[in-house]
Amino acid sequence: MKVTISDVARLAGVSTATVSHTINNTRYVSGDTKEKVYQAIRQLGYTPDASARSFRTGKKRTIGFIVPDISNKFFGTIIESAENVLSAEGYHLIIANTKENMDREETNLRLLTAGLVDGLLVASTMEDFARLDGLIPAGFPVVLVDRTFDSQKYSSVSVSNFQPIYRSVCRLAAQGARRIGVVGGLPRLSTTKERIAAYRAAMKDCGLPLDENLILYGDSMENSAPPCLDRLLERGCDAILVCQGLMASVTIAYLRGKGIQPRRDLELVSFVDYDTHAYEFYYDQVDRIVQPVVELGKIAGEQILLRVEKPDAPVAERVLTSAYRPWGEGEAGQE
Amino acid sequence: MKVTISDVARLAGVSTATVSHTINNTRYVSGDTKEKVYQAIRQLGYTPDASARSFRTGKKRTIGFIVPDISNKFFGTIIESAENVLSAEGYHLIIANTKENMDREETNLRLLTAGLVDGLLVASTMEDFARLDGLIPAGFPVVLVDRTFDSQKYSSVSVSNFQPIYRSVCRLAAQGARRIGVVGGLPRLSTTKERIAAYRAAMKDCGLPLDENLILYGDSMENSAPPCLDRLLERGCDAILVCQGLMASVTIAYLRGKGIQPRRDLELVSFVDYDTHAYEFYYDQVDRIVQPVVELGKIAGEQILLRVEKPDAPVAERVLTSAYRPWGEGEAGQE
DNA sequence: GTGAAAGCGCTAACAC
DNA sequence: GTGTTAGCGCTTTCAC
Repeated sequence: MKVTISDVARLAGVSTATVSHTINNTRYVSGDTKEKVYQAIRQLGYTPDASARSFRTGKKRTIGFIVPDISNKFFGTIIESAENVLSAEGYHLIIANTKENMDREETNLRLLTAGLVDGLLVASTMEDFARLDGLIPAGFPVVLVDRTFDSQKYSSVSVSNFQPIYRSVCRLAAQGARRIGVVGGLPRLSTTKERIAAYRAAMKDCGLPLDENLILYGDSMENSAPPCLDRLLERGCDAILVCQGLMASVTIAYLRGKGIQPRRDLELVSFVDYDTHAYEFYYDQVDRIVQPVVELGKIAGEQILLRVEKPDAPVAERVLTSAYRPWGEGEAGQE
Repeated sequence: MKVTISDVARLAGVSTATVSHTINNTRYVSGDTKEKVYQAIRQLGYTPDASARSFRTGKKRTIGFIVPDISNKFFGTIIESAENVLSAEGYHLIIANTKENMDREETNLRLLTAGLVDGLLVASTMEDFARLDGLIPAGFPVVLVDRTFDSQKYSSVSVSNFQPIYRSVCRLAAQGARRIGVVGGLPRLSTTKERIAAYRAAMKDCGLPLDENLILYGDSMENSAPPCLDRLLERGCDAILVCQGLMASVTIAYLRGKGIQPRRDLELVSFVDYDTHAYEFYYDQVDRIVQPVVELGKIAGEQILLRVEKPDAPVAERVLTSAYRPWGEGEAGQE
């Protein structure tokens, strides 16, 4: 039924060791013997069994990726980019979707670390680091992606949006905005915290009053922007900053639906998004903070491979920065 | 170092068989013994090794999904939905991204069928069925997703858009459109072929002249819509039908950037998209053909599980249908 | 109600 | 330059 390495060895008239070494280029085999082996392999249609192999060697050539939301293009792009570098090295990618649910993340961490993957990429939705950390076996290769924690225990790749958000708020203030509202994602995430902190700092530094009612949070998941926008409008904002990608993506359409146009009815709307083409056509209407998603995924892939192959390499914390694209600047002449 | 089943057996004072049976509920074990076993497991922090297990049993509890473009939300949502049903049954999902490249699909098919997964979900980018078929070992569980072939060899889940596209063209014609342009995805895909066929049939039946210059194809991948739209506008279209999701997604923004507004400058624009909230705010501007993506992924997951668990079950070809949402009808009162 | 032990397909000492 | 063989951790048959 199933063709095994012994079948090949028998037909080729050599030992299983020779077959194995031929396939894996793991010791010298004479051209003659090689030929016989390959011949037998072809004749029998032999394919080495991946699970026997990984059982034997302890290497799965598989990386797990725990994501909060696969259907979010932000993560879709990171996955794509990471998969690129992994597949180039012969690795596969297992996806687990937590839907921003900590219990689901816990289950997946348990499952994936139990001999299923060689290493783990985690865009965690956990509130505190201890819970995450407690679920990871000692020495297991992990790279935190996009969302980080204060501890420096694991390697991480993330994007800092502090400066662009700060600048954006300053620019809004300079243009006369007084009541700048802000919409963030899930409050527990490092990304959200940093963004809101940047907003607070800028408001303070620009001498604008800080009104807690103008700081609203969504769930980072579905398009929870509309209710937040409604409330900010009710509360008399003259400018709005939407600093979560998924929520930003419906904002223009939603405001349009209400007959509100950026830079006419509202001082300015500013976005944190990523390098998708979909918003490019709005470059003359909104400030955009463009996150380097592709780079994020690429580095995530590289880092986890590094940790898997050299577990003793020092922990690396990579922080990328977003591009700040105020409306009216750049891009116009391109296309 | 690593805790094995024998360590547990030894500590509990039983045989490995008993430990195994206790864990797997696979034969009667007395309450007393059970207790000792669980006690030992807890004490040692034992986790059964997944790869030893799958090597032994031949079951991996893993399904592969070959996708043309993970970063496309259409597939992201299908993946999410399939992953839901799979993880509920204790299965994992391995993702492979082909970027609409047939050679990459070939490589991935070889890799994944070599003992890595129990079954395969494939949204194929292959031109002809024979090439795909030749890469799949006899009896290997496969379900074709979204894109199908004439052969009935494998189970499949897809969406038919013939009727809604046909209706949409008729409606455009009835409203006075004469030169209706159409933008499709990759010409080799079953989905594209069906859509263009529906367009042709409707044009003919409505008595409109068929101008081959008004049928344009993109690459189903990135936002290749703008050049197609430009050409259709040059060629004097009074209505445009964009029938590929990714391409549809930039259309409104792109046209707006050019100062063109649906239903004012252009008779009508009609879309094939899916049930995302992002377009909902445009319901009063365009006809939409909404594909049941979540359902698609769900059925894909169910079908592959069925084939994996009952390989002899008859091949099933499920065809879902899209909802047709002409502008101005429905949805207005919701929200 | 439980144990002993064979063996899944492969890799990698070790031997010559 | 190649062969012999132990054994990875688990499940499962056969035995009692």
